[in-house]
Amino acid sequence: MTENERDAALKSDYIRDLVAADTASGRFDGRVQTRFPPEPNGYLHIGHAKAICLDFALAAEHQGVCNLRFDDTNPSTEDVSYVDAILEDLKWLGFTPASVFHSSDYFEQLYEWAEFLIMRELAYVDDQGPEAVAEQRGGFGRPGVDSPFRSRSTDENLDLFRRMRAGEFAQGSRVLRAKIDMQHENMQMRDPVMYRIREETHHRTGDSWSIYPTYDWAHGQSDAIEGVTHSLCSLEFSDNRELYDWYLSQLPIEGPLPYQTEFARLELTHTVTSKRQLKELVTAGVVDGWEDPRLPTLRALRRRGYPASSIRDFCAFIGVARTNARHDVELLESFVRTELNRSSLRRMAVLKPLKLIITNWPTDADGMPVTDDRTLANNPENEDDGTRTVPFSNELWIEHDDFKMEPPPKYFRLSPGREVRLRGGYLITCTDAVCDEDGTPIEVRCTYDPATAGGAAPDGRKVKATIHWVDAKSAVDGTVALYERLFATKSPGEDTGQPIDDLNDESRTLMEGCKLEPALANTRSGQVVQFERLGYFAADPDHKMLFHRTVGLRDEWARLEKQAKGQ
RNA sequence: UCGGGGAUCGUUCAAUUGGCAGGACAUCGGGUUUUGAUCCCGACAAUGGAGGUUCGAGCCCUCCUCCCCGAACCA
Repeated sequence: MTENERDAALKSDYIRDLVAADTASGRFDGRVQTRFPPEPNGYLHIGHAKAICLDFALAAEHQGVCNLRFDDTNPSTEDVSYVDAILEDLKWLGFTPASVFHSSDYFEQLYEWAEFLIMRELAYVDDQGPEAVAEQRGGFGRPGVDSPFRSRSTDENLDLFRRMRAGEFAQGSRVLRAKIDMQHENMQMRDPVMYRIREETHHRTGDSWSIYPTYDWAHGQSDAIEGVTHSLCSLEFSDNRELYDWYLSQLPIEGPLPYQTEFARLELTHTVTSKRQLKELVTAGVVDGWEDPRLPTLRALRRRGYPASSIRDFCAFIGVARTNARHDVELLESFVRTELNRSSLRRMAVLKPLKLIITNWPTDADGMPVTDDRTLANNPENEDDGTRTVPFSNELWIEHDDFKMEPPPKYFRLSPGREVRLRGGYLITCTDAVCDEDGTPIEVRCTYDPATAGGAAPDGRKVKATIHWVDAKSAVDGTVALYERLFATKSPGEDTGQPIDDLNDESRTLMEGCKLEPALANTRSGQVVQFERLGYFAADPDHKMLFHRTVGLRDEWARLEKQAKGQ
C-alpha cells in the first residue's frame, strides 16, 4: 500500500460507511467480501481500474477477501483471449485475487434454482420471439401486458424448459422468464428473461449447454454462492438492484444475503472509457490495436509507461461518489509525474538535433579531438541510483528549440553571443551559426570555458539556461513517439454523439533520427526514463530504440510562448 | 412521458451529520535550482433557483430548473 492508498483508507465515503455499519452490526458476522466481475469480452481500461481498486481496498481494509469472477454468461461475445488478458492486466495493476471464479461454474446450480422457481410458479417458458416480448414490455410510463404464455402449467413449463436445455429448440424461439409483474414501474421487473437459447460454444463449458443465464439471473446468485457480502457495481445497474434482491429472496439460500451498492464509473477528459467506443477506435484503425499508447486500456497505459502505482494512487485519491463526473486527465498525469520524478533515471536525448561545434576544444597528439568522459547523476532525487558516464567532445547535438538566431523576450537559451551551460558539461558561448537559405540554423559554433568542467564556474558567474546535449560521435539513433490527447475535446462526442468526430489529428508524432546518449542503448524493455528537460519516456517492449513519451515535463517556456502567441 | 440517481471553486473530492465551506489538480504571482523540471511560499475561486423551519442551513422541508441512467434473448 502506498501512502496515498493509506490516506484513502482513512477517508470515509458512503460505501465505506455502509460497510462499517455492517461490520458494526454484525450483519455478515463482521465479514467483508467483494468481487471484481468483468465480462471476458474486452480489455480492461482505466475505468475498470477504479472498480478494481475499490473492490480490493474495501476487502483489505476489513481483512476480507476480494475474488475475481469472470461473468461469462454470453458465449456469443466472450473469448479466452480476454480471460488471459484480464488476468495479466490485473496482475500488472498489482492485485492478486483470493480466488478466480467463473459464473459458468454455477450453471448447474442456477439451472436447478430455475426449476425451483418454475415449480413455485415464479417462472415460465415464453414461446415468443424478441420482438413480441419487447412489444409487450410497454415503455416509460406505459405498463406492459402479460404474455399469452404466462399462465402455462408447471408441468408444461418444466417439460419445455428441460427440452430447451436439451437443445430441442432453435435459438431465439423460446426463453425462460421470471413471473413478476408486467405493470411494474421498474422495467427490470417486467418478467425479465432468465434464460435464452444460444447455439454457441462456450469457452469453458463447450457445447454442454444450449441455454445460457442472463446477467440478472446469474449475478446475485453467483455473489451468494461465493459468499460475497458487498456487491459493488456502476450506476447504470441501479434499476437492476430490485431484481437482484427479488431473485435472492425467492431462493432457498441460507444466511445473510449479499446486497448491491452502485457508484459512478470513472470518466476522463479527452478520452473514452466504454468498451464499445474503444472497440470502434480499434476496428476503425484510428489507433494501432488495443495496446496503442494513446488508449486508456491498461495494456496501453503500461506500454506508454504509466506506473501501476500511479494509477492506484489516482484511483484512491478520486474516491467514490454517485455523481457522474469526468475527471481531468491532468490529475492522472500529475500522479504519473510524481511517481516517475522519484523513480526514473535521468538520461539525455535530443529529439530535433542541431549540430553544435566547439571550436576551441583540445586535440590529442594525432590532432584528433579528445573525448572527455563526464559523470552525471542517474537521478538527483535519489542518490542511491548512482552515476553514469557520458562522453563529451567537440561535436555535439543540441535541441533545435534551444537555439535561436534572434532570441525572443524571456528566451534564456542559446543565441549568438550568449553563454549557457551544457548540463553536466561546460559553459559554452555561442560565437556564430551557419544557416541554410531559409535562415534555419544548421550548425552552431561555440567556444567552451575549460575551467567550468561539470558545469560550475569557479568565478561564480551565473548563466540563465542549462541545456541538454548528446555527443555526436557516440550518440545512438532512436525513434521517439510523441503523444498528445487522442481527442481534441474534453468530452469526445459531446456535440455529435460520435467521439470519432472529435479526434485529434496530431495525437501521435513519430520523431525519427533522434540522438540518444549511449546509456540509452541499454534501456530495459518497458523501462521508463526521464529525458532531461523533455519528459518521461518508456522503452517499447518489442522494438529496440523506440521510446514512447509517457508524459512531458511541465514546461514554463512553452507556457510563455503560448501566452505570447495569444496576445 | 414513468421510475431511479445526481447538482459545492475552472475540474474533482471533502465539510466532525444543523455551527467560521477545506484539499488536490488547473490557473496566476513569487522564492530556490546545474532540468524554464522537482521543491517551497502566496493568490484566485464555489454551495443551480425561489420560498420555508431555525439563534444558525451546503446539510432539514416545499416548489422549480438542469444533468445522467433505464423500455437487449448485452453486461
